[in-house]
Amino acid sequence: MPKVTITEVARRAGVSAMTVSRVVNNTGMVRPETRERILRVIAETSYRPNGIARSLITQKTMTIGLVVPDLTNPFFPDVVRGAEDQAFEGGYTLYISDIAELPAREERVLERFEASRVDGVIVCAPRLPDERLAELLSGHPAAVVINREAPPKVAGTVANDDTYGAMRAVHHLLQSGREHIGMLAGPPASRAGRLRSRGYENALSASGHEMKSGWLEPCESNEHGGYNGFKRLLKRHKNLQAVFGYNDLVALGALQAAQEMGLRVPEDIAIIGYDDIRMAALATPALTTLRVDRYGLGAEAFKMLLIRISGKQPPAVLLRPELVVRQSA
Amino acid sequence: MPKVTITEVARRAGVSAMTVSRVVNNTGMVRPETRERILRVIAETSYRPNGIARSLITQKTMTIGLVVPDLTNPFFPDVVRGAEDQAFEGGYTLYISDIAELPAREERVLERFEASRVDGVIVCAPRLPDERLAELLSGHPAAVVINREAPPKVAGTVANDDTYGAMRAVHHLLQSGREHIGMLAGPPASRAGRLRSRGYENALSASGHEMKSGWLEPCESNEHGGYNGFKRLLKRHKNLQAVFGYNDLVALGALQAAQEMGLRVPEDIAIIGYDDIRMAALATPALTTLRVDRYGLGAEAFKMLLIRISGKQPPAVLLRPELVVRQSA
DNA sequence: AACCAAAATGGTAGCGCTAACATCATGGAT
DNA sequence: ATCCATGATGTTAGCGCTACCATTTTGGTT
Repeated sequence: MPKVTITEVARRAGVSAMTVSRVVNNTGMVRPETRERILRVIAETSYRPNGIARSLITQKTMTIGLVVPDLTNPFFPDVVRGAEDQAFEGGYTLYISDIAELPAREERVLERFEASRVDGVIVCAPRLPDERLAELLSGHPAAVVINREAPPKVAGTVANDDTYGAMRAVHHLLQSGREHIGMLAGPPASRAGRLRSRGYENALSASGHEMKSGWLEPCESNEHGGYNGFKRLLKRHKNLQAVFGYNDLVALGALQAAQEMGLRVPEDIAIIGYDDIRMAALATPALTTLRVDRYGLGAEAFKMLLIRISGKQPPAVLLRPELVVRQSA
Repeated sequence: MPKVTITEVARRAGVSAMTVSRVVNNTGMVRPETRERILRVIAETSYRPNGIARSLITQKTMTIGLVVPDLTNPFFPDVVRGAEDQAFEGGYTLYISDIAELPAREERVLERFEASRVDGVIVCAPRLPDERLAELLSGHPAAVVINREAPPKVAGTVANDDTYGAMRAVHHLLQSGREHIGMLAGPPASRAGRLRSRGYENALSASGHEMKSGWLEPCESNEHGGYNGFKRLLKRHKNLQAVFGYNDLVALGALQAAQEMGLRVPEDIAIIGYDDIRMAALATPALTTLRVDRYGLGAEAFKMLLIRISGKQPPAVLLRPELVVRQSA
């Protein structure tokens, strides 16, 4: 059976479409008896207002597009959950798109969102180059990016405070008496890598340790990279007491290398990772690391989006990660 | 700046809106020069057809609603990916909703999808009671449920073949020479539990082992349940040689109990789980288990939905899980 | 040059709803 | 009885687009 329209409901209730509209949207005034009669007809016909038609005139769709690089990466479902909870509460529906790490798909998805006239978009860790990203975002009424910068006119930013996290890690190391601290800095091209390296340097210089070169070792962002990087670092500095890894995988690689070389962790070498992936807790010794507030990232991004939709431009939000102290440091 | 409309494009190109429409949708015939001129104007104005207005008249939104119980459960992102890949290819956009395991939210989401006039919905492992679910699904033009039955008029079904999987597990155990095989059957209310128990019974009776009572032990669906269930089972049957767990967590619990009691796995007791969660591969010994084709579940559900949208009612699809032989059996 | 099928374009209406205004009832104050 | 603020309802128009049909142009044929 075809869907019942507002006109049909109006006809059956013996009123005009406007009166039905007023009842459905709870706006304007309607005599209680009339309202009741209309509600009865609505129930009988199981009428559902056509959101499409409504959107056409109100110029609002109450939908938000959310782009995530990869839902099978356990980082992102938490972000989604944060956004989804906010959306649900605010009466918004989310178009979630998993682009499977493909920039081309990110592009297409953003275009489709535009055709769908979403009220705004949130892009999580965009994979597109700055320029193209800005271009695509500017087609939307409002936008927020997570863990990436964007021109303030085009999009707001919510990000993890990488610099703070790194400082926190290094402080912890210093407090436990280590002086000679190296960093496995990840790939030079990585934004997070740069920010975390900066935090590492800040923490050291703030506590009076002058930065000497050769303690910041670039590496691939996986276990292999950590494994090799650690060996290079140790070869260069026999007095190495602690290592801060670009991420948990790198730290785990370093851990493995240390153990193979007969070093005790944390007695001989302290190790700290970043991200708190599940494997971090499972390692032996369990990895001390920094936990990013993923849920908060999603929730804050959504809140900021609503503010931007209303025309304001709030400053960037930086969420501080939490140091999770386990056994490795 | 406000969005450019088709009328504005038409005006600038010196043609009627219809001609622009024909170019945009690639329908009907337009002289090459005219087409080019229009395309130029479209590019200049970065015109994006308003999908809302289009949907209102075509009565199609090219959107599909997808409901998942919990994206932070690693099972579901793979399902989503399967559906998303199909959707993307077919030009559809997905409304994905993570209901955080809340039936009330499932209800609300399904209603909102109806208001959005999605062309169809896929509900993954619905949390709603049969009757209410059927009611809500029947409001949609088409529907498919994953891992759950529904009236064929209301929704199609794509499911993992639990019975087959259980039979496969038990066969494997029998082939390796175990005769006295118990099952930790999970909660009695669980649909998967019942189907897997049936497969267990089928496999045993098919190979001439008569089913005696007391070998099918209900338990909670977590490690704790498996741990306690195993102890009860072993107390009752000293000759226990193998255990098939309702899911991996249960099997892992059993594994722990066995090891604590000094039993060697798999030498003294063979253990098989179900689901192949990440932890299964990480356990010592690594857990033999059944891997559900999660991606296939999502992909097949989407394909079936398209068929149902076209008015047909294809039979249910059962996807066979794969036995992943590791060390525990 | 007249003709005509096909190609190319335009006009009109309406999808289902609501913004904005117009109209009509109601009942207390005068 | 008259007035009018307020409450309650209806009318009109139009959001941006496309289905459907009407009209005009084009490039051969005769």
